[in-house]
Amino acid sequence: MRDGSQTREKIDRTAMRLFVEKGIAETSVRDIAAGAGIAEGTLYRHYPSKEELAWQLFVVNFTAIGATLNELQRAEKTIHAKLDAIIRHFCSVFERDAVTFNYLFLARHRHMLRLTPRQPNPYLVFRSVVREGMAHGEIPKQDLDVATSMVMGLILQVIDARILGRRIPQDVETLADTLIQASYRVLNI
Amino acid sequence: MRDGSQTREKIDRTAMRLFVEKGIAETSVRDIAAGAGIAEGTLYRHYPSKEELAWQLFVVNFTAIGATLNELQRAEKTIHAKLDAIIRHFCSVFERDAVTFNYLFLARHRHMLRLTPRQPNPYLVFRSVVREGMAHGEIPKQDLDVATSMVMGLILQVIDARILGRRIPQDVETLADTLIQASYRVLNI
DNA sequence: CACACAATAGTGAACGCTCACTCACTTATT
DNA sequence: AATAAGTGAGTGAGCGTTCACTATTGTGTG
Repeated sequence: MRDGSQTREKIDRTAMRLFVEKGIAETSVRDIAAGAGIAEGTLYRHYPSKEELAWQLFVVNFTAIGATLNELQRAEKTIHAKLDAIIRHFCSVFERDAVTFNYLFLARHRHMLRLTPRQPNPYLVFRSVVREGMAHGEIPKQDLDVATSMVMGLILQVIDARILGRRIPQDVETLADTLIQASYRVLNI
Repeated sequence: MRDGSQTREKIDRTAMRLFVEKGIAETSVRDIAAGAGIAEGTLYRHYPSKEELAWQLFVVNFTAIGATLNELQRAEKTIHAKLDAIIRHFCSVFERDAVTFNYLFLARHRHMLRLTPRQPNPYLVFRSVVREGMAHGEIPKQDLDVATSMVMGLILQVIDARILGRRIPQDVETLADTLIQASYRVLNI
């Protein structure tokens, strides 16, 4: 039998790029097929629907980042080191694969609620790091979800500003350091 | 001649609500007309197209908030007082009219680039407050857009968490205080 | 005060078009 | 020969928009 894995990858890459460029609803199956150099029907050999394609692109990449963040976090001992590691990884993912990052950012409201608590989830990794820090007395007691949201927010909004084309001139390394220091200050550590 | 202002308001409120609930592309003109209790054609007496309706809903509300923030900011002298005033207003707008806030949050990527620098803009108000603070030595020198993004991010993400249904238990007053203090710390003041 | 009028608001069936998706068929691989 | 991948014209549903028509209301005229 034939091997369709290359075709599938072409579909994934093209769809994600177009979804980011034009939006999910504004991208037609024809657009994706044309961009990937395949027939429309071929897409349906790999995904049962456009909606399922969008969902799979989200959940696979989102949980992959969540899983990596969790491993990185577990490998460190102090809250400082954990935060440092996961924020640095966040920045490097954005730099290495901006399209994927953009897509997760764009599709998050649409798909977030469909995630089960069991699936690895970047937000929950940050949350558990902050909770652990508070339990060990490394972070002053405060509302857990507010604190986590503030940290995630300051990171995401800077990345979003880059996406929107505002002048964020620094290279990723410097940016990561800035974001890490800012996170420490927000959490009061 | 007849007065269509009530109809227009019904269109605006219904469209904004449905856009937030289902997304812009996923909301049809039929949906809006049915929700507002009018005929489809009536919408076109008030807006030339669905796209223009979405744009007007964005630009009118976005610039209104921007203008108010700017007045509030100008009425204060210190950077602390300015930040306090605009963050507090941000929180109260969300509380008073969550649908509008949600819509602006949702539609921002789609419409942001169409705004001219002349139109009042919440982001630019925050930016000019931070810039002024750095010019007067109240805020340590740092990258302007990174600093502004971090402050906006920590605020928006907390509001976003509430939208997404995470447990953000506190009332708006307490929340505003927390966000203001966190902003001071991020900016190193 | 009655009446004609102009101007705008409101209507909803109809239109052309694009969409996601299907299916009978062909091609490639084991 | 069996199996899965790839094809693309075809389909019907749903979309945004139009337009000929009706309803309402303020204004000028006698």
